[in-house]
Amino acid sequence: MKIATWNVNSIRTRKDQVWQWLQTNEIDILCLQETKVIDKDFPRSGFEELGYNIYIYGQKAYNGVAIFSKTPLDAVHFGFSDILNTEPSQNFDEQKRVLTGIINGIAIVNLYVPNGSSIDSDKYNYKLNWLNHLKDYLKLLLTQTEKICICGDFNIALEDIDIHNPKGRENHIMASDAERQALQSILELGFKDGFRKFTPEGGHFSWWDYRQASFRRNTGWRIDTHYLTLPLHEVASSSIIDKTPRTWEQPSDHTPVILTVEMP
DNA sequence: ATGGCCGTAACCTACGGA
Repeated sequence: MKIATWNVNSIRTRKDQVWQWLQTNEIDILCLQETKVIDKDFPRSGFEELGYNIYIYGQKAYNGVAIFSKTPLDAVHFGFSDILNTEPSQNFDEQKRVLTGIINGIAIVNLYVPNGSSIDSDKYNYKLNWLNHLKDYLKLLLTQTEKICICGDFNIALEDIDIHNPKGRENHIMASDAERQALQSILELGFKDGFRKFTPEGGHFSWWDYRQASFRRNTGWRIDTHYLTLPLHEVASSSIIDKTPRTWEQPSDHTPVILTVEMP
């Protein structure tokens, strides 16, 4: 089973590229982030013709997540509060960033983690609080299944080798200590990076800034990936970053990451 | 150098992104 994640930076602008990519890659489950569209305007039709069941959780202009699945999902949970009933300090579901699908006893958690803007901003604190809430959500999910794949745009480069140039990273959004610790604390629930099972060295990135010819110079960051509980990590057989869509005209600033797991 | 580039909303500019 191939599970892909792709921050498309607007599904309406990128729909032809996503369609083209799905034509040439046999993807069972595609998790999209930053769809940037309300549900009634989501461009479903071409993808349904490819045989996908479409699950969407969007809002106007910002954020938005979606899951395409060749096999219908057994259950879908929209946002944190759909299953996490504890009262959060703030309503984290105002921003549409979490969509979970259950298939064959596996929970696929599609995430668009807040960017955080800069480390001295209110958005940075929101990001840290959001990650803390995500940890509670995953703790609950772990009581329901031992097979969880969390994937998406984490907006955090966990290690220095995930950044083209880690100099000054302590004060940089996506690489500060508090963000890394918040994510590390989540991973300590029992998750391992699928991509790192096969590729231990640095220099592999999933996002390149639109400015400064970053893609041509390969000055990127690896912030999109899959984190797997051990029963899934053990059966993962490959993970690759497909840079091809980033070479196309008018691309997303992110490129897709594919994880393959061998199902019994 | 607090920007560059891109998408959205909505209106010729602001915002959010990373």
